[in-house]
Amino acid sequence: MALDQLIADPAELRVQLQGAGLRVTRPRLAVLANLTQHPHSDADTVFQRVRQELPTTSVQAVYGVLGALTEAGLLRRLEPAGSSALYERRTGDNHHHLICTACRTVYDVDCVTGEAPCLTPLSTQGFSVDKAEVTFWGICPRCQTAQHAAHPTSTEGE
Amino acid sequence: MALDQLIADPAELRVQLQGAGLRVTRPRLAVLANLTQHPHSDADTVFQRVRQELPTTSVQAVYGVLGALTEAGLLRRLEPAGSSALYERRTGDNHHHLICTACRTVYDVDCVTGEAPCLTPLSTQGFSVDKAEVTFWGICPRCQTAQHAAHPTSTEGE
DNA sequence: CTTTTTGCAAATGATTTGCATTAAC
DNA sequence: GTTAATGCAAATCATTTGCAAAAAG
Repeated sequence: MALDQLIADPAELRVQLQGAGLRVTRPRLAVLANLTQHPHSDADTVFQRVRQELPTTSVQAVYGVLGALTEAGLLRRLEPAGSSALYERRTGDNHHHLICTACRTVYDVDCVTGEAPCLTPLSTQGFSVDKAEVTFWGICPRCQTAQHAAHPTSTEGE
Repeated sequence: MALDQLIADPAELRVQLQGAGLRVTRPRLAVLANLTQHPHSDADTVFQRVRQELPTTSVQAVYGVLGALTEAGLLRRLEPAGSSALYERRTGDNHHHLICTACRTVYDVDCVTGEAPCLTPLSTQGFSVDKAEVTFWGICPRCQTAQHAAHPTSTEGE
């Protein structure tokens, strides 16, 4: 699932939207296609990019689209401490994140075991746990070499 | 360390502040004492409580105190998705959190193993990882029984 | 007496809301 | 033709910043 989702083919995106019971609109297609190429983008960055192909799109519309798609399960929203929310298309595969404290680049990390061990805390204290969020913070290779910490908006996966 | 920190004795708090190279002020003592009794409080809640014993304290002062103490390592700031930042006095023991999606209550969970396995993701991808944040989301016992969700603040779907 | 903190006001940034208009189905 | 989405403007919320006054060492 993690892989098929990453297809940016309009027809496929259309199917995904309809499958989620959502109407197919240009902004939604644009946002999905955009996040396929640039995962871990924040709302404003998505907006800046979407407006290039759809100049009439508003920021609020982008927020609306991101919210609707996240609620529908087509997007995953991550809210790393100290940043605005980021969105990605990989959902439902329990993967985690590795964020560079210097340049803020976000990398995906697969869960430590194939299963979802992260879902089971030591003591559940009577909770019914249904989701785990794991974020690793550190310094990425590039920032380790060059200590010129900047804030490039680039995002990389794997 | 996790335990000595939880002492609310003014003399002890004074020592901790001085040990961190910080001046001892009434607002700082009040904030520390407050978080001892009410861990996982947000800035405004701390402010509301502190103003009761120190009515002249401003919100900004509380933000300042929380920021300074966090930077000094006397407090830990957590920023759960969809909420404002929360603060607690337990620091440096790599414990994690279990948050009820219904009532937003935060519980502490000790790390799965005694060590800090959470600090080692599957592939480090060249990062030097120095911190891990693990948050479990679920429904607490009380909310499971009574389905009277106090704060229906759902953020993510899946 | 010097430096750090506080208090107050105003600013910022991310995100949401209300409502008329427009596009999907 | 209905209903759901969008565009636009204004509002909200958490948090930060600038500067003068007060408190700590």
